[in-house]
Amino acid sequence: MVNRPPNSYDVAKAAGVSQSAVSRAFSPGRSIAEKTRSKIFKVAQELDYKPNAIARSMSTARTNTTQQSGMVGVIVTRLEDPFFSKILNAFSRALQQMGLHVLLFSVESEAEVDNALYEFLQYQVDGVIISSAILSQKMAEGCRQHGTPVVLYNRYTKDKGISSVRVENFEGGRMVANLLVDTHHERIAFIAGAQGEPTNRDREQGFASRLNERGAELYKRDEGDYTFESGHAAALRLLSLAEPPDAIFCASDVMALGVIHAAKLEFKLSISKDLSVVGFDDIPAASWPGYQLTTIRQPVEKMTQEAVNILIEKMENPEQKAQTCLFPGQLILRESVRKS
Amino acid sequence: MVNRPPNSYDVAKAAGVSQSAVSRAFSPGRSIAEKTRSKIFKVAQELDYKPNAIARSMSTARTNTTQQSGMVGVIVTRLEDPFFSKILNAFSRALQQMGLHVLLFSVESEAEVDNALYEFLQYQVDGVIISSAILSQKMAEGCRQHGTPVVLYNRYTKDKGISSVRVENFEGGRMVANLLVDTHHERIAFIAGAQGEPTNRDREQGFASRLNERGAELYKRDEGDYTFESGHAAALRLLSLAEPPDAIFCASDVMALGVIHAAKLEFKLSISKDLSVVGFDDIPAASWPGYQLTTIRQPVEKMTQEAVNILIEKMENPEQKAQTCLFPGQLILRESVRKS
DNA sequence: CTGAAAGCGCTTACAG
DNA sequence: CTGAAAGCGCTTACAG
Repeated sequence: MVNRPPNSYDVAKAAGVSQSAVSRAFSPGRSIAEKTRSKIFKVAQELDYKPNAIARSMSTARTNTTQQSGMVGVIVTRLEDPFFSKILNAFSRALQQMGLHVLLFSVESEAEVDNALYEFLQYQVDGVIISSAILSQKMAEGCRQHGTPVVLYNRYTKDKGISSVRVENFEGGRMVANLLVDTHHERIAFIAGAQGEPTNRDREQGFASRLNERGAELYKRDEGDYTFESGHAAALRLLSLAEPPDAIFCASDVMALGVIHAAKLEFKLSISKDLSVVGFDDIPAASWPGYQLTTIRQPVEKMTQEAVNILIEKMENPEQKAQTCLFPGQLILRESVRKS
Repeated sequence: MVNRPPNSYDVAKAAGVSQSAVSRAFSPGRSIAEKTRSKIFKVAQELDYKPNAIARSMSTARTNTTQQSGMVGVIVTRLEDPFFSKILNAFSRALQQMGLHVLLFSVESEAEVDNALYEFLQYQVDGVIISSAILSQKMAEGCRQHGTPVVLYNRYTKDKGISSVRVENFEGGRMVANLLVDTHHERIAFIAGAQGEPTNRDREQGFASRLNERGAELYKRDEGDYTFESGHAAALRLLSLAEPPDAIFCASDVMALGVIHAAKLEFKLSISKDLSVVGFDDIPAASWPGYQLTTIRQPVEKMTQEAVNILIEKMENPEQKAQTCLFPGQLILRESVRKS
C-alpha cells in the first residue's frame, strides 16, 4: 500500500511549529519570520511536501473573491483544425504564464457546450473561455450565479454579461471584396463554412455587400464545412461549371487549400493566372512555398492574450463590466491572386 | 454582490431532510428511498444546486482509493503539429467519455514537464498522461508516493513503474527500408527529426539497419526538427547535391510535405518519378490529392484508447503492474513512391 | 510573528 | 432508510 503523501501537519510536527505557520510559509506575502519560513521549507523539502491545491481552494472559497481554484475552463471546438489547435496552444501558454491551470473540454457540437460548462461549474473554475461556440442563456445565468466570468472567443451573444473577443469578420470579407474587384475579377465565387455559422455569416455578408457596393456581384456561392475535403469538393463543382469562376474566396484557409489542390490537379489550372484563391485565418500552411495563399490574418497571439486579460480582470474584480474586443484582420498578399 | 451558490445544506433545509441525505441522493448506488431522492432532486433543480466537485474530492480522498479528484493531467508537446493536436483531441474525447476531466499542460520543452507534473500532483490528479516527453526519475518517485499512475505516450523509460504506449518505430523504419529497396532505389536518404529524440532514433535505426541487411546503405542523412520548414530546408540541401537522392524517408509526415514542396517547386521534380518520398504518422494532409504521401500510419484512436484503459486500470487497482503496449505501424501505399 | 480554532462543502462509517 | 458527527487539508480572522 502506498502511504499517503505528507500534509501540513506532518511538516509542522517535523519542524516544531504550528500547522498555521506551515500554511503561511507557503502563502506568499503572509507575515512570517524569515527564520521560521526557511526552517519550514527545509523540512518540507525533506518530506517532499506539496501543498494540496484542492484543499487550498476549498478554504479560499470562503473569503477570497479572486482566485479560488486556480483553474480556468477552456472549451474548444474542431481541435483537429490547425487554426484551432494554434488557438488552444496560445490559450494554454498564456494561462500557464499567469499561474492558472486549464481544465479542457473538447466538444464536437454546440450541444455539448452546456454540459461542459456544468462540469466546469462543479469544479469551481475561476473563469471560462469558450472558443468558437456559444452558451445557452440558462448556462449564462448559471455562471453569473457562481460569479464565474465567461469570455467568448470568435463568437458573441446578446447577453450583456458575456465578454467577447474576435476578429472583424465582416470587415475582413469587405477587404477581400475590394481586393478581388481591384484586380478585375469577373466571376467571383464564395465557398462558405458551415451553414448558419456566425463567423462564416459575417465574412460572407461583408464580402457580398461590399461586392455590391463596388458594382460587382457574387457570381456563385457554394458551401463546405471548413474541412479540406469540403473545400476540394466545392471547388470541383464550381470549376466544372460551363463558365467557371476566376476567383474564389473561401471562408477558411483549410478550405482554400482544398480548392488549390482541386484546381491544380483536377483542372490543371494555374493559381492566380487562371484562378485566384483567397482564404481566411492565415494558418501556417498558407505560407508554404507551394501555396502562397493570400488571406486575412487573425492576430491570434494578441487576441488570445486579450481574452485572458479580460478574463483575469473580471476574476479579480467581479464588478468589472463585460467587454467586447474586436481585432482587425490583416490582408496578407501572397501569390494566389493575380496582380491586376 | 453575487450571492453564493446553494450547497447541500441549503437543499437539505428546503427539502426537509438531512444534509447526508442530499449527499446520498447525488451519489449513485447509495441507499436512499426513491421518494426521498426524487424530493431532493426536485428541490435541487429549483435551487439550481450543483454538487461541488472540489469538496467531494476532498472527502473521498480519505477512503476511496479509486477516483478522487476525477481529473487526469495531460501533458502535450508540439501542440501546433497536426499529428499532436489529433492525439490531444483523441485523449480528451476518450477521457471525457469515461467521466474524467482533463487538466492540460502544453509544454515547449522537456524541461517544463517536471514542473507541470508538480502542479498536477498539487491538484491531486488521479492519473497522468504524457505525450512525447518523459519525466525525471525524481518525479516518477513523486508520482509513486502520491499513488498517481503515469502513462507515457510515444515514449518509454527504464522505470518499471511507468506504463508506455507507442507505435513500433523501429519496425516502421524497417518497413520503409524494405519498400525502398524492393522498388530499386539507389540513393536513399533520411531526414531525421530532432537530434537525440528517441522516436526519431528508433525509426532511423530500424531504417538504416534494415537497409544494411538488404545489402543497401544509407546514401545521405540530413536533419530537421519535425517542422515543414525544416523538412523543406533539408530537402533543398539534399537535392542540391551533384548526385541527389532518388528516395527520401522523413521521420515525420510534416517534414515530408516540406520535401515535396521543395522538390516540386524548387527543383521541378516529379514526385515518385524523379524522387520517392516517404513519411511517418499519416496525418490528414498525407492523403490530400496533391500529396498522396506513402507513409507509416499510427493507429492513433486505438493507441490513445489503450493508454486511457491502462491508466484507468491502474487508477482502479493500484496493485496493477505498469504495462507496455506496442502497436504496429501500417504501411500506407499511396503515390509518392515509384512502383519498381 | 505565532498558534488555536473555525470553517470551506462534501462523504462516510456509525448508530438508530 | 436516515441523521449526527467526524474528517479531508487547507486558509484566515482572532488573540496573544
